[in-house]
Amino acid sequence: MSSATHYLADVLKSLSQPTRLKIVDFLRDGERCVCEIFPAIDEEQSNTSRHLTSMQTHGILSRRKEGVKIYYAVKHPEVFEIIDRASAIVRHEIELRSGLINTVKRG
Amino acid sequence: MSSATHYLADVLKSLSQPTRLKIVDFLRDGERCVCEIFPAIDEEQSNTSRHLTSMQTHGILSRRKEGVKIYYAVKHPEVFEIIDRASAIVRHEIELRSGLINTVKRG
DNA sequence: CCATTATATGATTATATAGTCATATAGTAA
DNA sequence: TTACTATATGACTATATAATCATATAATGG
Repeated sequence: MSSATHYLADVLKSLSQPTRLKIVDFLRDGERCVCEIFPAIDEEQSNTSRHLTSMQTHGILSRRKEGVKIYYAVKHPEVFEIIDRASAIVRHEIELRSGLINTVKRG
Repeated sequence: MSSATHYLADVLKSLSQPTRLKIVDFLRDGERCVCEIFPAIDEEQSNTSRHLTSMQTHGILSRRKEGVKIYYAVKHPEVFEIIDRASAIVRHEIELRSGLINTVKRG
């Protein structure tokens, strides 16, 4: 299998986990340090750090050191486009399924 | 954690695996039956069937029965937009990293 | 130097996932 | 009915992942 497909899968995998989605969503307004991120998303510091490190490794987040603090930011605007389009799919599916339920209810 | 975030993660997870990416890519031209899909992507019939079932369950693929054959198709155009944007991220990252290598090489 | 704060990581555990093989099911045709 | 083709699934294995706890590392202030 092509390694390009694997890289692509890795990028998408970075965005396909609830804790990581919460992080990315919290970073919509710009860069934040770890000490702001983990309380905001209500996850442990260590768990948050692991996800941040992993996303930075996969090229999703940038990382900037300032004194003792580490600031992370979403590196590519496409990240938000991807999440917005996936959200659209979720919305469409919810509509389709509720429509189906109503159809069944109406007999 | 909100269940919406979980649904979103599930949709993205459906697109974050090499075998599933190969399937979706093969379906760019429209619907195909399982018997066309698994030889095209060079995977076992049973493994292919599992991924197809899973993607259909998550609302990524539609499914149509015609006699003994089952035809699958990508259900939402956003799927391709997501993959194309993730591909753009991969391209940008490759450029950034090769640029970094060249900078280091040049000293 | 010492204490404090911010971040990362080793070790571990529980769970999820991908893939395989064998087999079941269902439609079709002879 | 029998044989054949297409698809799905049970049982299993190997691997990956997420989360937690404890601890290490690094920067800063006193």
